[in-house]
Amino acid sequence: MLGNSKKKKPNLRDVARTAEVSVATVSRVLNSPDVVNKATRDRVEGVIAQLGFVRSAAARAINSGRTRLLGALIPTLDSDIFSLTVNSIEQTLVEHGLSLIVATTDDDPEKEARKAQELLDVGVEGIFVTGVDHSDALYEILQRSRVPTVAISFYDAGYHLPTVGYDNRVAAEMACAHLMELGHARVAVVHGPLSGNDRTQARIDGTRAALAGKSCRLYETDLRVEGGVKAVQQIMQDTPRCDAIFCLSDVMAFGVLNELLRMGVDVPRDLSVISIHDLPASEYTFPPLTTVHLPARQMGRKAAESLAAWVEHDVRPDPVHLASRLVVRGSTRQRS
Amino acid sequence: MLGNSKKKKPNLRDVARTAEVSVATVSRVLNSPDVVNKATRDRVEGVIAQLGFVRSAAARAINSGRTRLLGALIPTLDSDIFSLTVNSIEQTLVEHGLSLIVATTDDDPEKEARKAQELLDVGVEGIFVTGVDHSDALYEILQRSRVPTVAISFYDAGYHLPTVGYDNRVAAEMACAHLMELGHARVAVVHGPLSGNDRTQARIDGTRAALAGKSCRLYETDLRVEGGVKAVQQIMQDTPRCDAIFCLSDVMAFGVLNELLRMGVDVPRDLSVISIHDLPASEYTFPPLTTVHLPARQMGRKAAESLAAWVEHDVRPDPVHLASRLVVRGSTRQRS
DNA sequence: TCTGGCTATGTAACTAGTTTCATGCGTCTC
DNA sequence: GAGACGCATGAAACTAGTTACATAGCCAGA
Repeated sequence: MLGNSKKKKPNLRDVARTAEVSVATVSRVLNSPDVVNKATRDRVEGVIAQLGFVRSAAARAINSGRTRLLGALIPTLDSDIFSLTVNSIEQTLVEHGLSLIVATTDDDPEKEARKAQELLDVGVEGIFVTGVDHSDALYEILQRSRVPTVAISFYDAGYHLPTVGYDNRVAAEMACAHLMELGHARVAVVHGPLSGNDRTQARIDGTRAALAGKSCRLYETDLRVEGGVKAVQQIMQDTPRCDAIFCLSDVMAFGVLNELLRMGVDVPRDLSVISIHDLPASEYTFPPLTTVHLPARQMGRKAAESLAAWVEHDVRPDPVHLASRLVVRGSTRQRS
Repeated sequence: MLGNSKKKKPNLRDVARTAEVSVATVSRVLNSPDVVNKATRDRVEGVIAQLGFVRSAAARAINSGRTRLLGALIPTLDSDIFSLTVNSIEQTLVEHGLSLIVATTDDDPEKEARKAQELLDVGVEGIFVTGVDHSDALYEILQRSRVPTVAISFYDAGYHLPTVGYDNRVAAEMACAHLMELGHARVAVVHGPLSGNDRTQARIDGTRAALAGKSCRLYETDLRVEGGVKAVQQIMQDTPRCDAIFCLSDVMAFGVLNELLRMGVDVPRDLSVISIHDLPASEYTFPPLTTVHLPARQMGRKAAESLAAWVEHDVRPDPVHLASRLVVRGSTRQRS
């Protein structure tokens, strides 16, 4: 039944012929019905319904020069880290009559460039990229196509593309400052893969600067809950006397918290745990997670508005800085 | 710099004129370079690079009759529930040279129908819908446009669209059977909103059938971690003597587990907790969550392959049933 | 009655590519 | 030396819409 008819789709000329009007009149019925005589309009609409005519998006696009499509190059949707932002981008774009194509890159610069080209091939009018560290191939593709592009998840006013995001370095510094206030001196830092991830790198830089002089050891793991679990196992083996674990993303902190619980380590009595992101679930961990809030949803909205304005009105947006803030909950405590 | 040039984009005719060849030759350079004389080809490619020519996706689409776009109508990307599947759909579609437009519906049938129309307006060749319960408006739009559509997250061989998913009812029954084996008799069932959510309804039906005769009380809450927290508070007030909590989705189970921990209720000694979904994090909760595994990633892959085949080769796919299976971990225990 | 203006509609050009068919020209074969 | 073939290329038709411009018909006002 559905979608199985063999004969080819009717076009606007077929409708015109059947309704015994010109193609212009059919087009008018579709686009400005009020200028068409009621009787004619009704007849044309009848034929449209009868033939099951659907106008070709491509043909409309070729005339308007608009596809109303934007593309997003996102590392992955496999965790809440980006899906919240994508969700918010999509919801905002709808308000502007724009649609969103998602393309995942797995933080692989080559894959990213390839997907960027694919996005352009299907005709996107604008692109969101994640972060500010990309392959030359990507920059070249963007340059050549002249497609409006904004970079998200990273604020850098000096970047050659408009950025909409937070200062990842400052976020890390805020977390570290909190740990130092509480008297922590031996911090294990759990972070995701560095390759192709400028957000992580910026956070590590901030951590290094803020923790200068203190004992601080880095543990690279997967940017997943499981990664946090594995990191804790490693930490307890290497640095049993550490007094705080700083996760560069909540996702890993979830694993850290649960693994510590399993091991019988009391958080925050024996060990403070702090993180960056503040995902919706972070308020409800045990104990509730102290973390630096990154406004992911708001970022999605702002980024979508910026790119929509650029695409629609040809105004290159200014970079947008979204403030992060420390949210103190139950997973950190004064060192005794 | 990027994306700011005022003068209009060069088209294929501009390239032809500058390179002193016909439009046909330029088109050949683009599509079948091997039939063009090397010298001519080089010259044309030089002009293309020099003018920064990018071919119009719309114009190509109008000729090929293909947009290579698919659309997905998804309740939300705000949690891992659907983002894993979407991620997997996108990754699979790339292998077929197709791109994915995401459209979120918030489980609102009207919004869903509206977004479906928008997807068709931008020219998608196929659509994924979530579940099998939709508005008449949606069915009418799909019928009229004759666009291939598959329904995911729900297996129903008798549905008028091909479904790719699991049997939600059976999944609930499996969880309940496990609880009964363990000797549980007073079960609190925590579920998300019913309106517009056939997956939840099917799970409740399965639960009712499997738990017939036992004491079983339903708690409707938000389909989020926070929802689980609130549900526990309600349960402890209403039914302090219940011996098991069955969450119809892991997301709520995360909140349930943490809130019980906070209250000092020992899981699984005092209370068993079981759920449905088996998200990546479920293996690492405290205690590890016993849950019915739903193969979300595999579903994404299968669904993408089915729809890709339909769109590319005009073969209507058969429904695909993905088996769910109980994964017993630490959150359930024999009633003593 | 003539002119002006309005409404409704049609003709044809236009968007930016792809593709079919035709042709010019050089080379190979008999 | 003539027909055959193949390569490289061009002219023009074609995809499916939108839209500028033209015009026919009608009514009102001078």
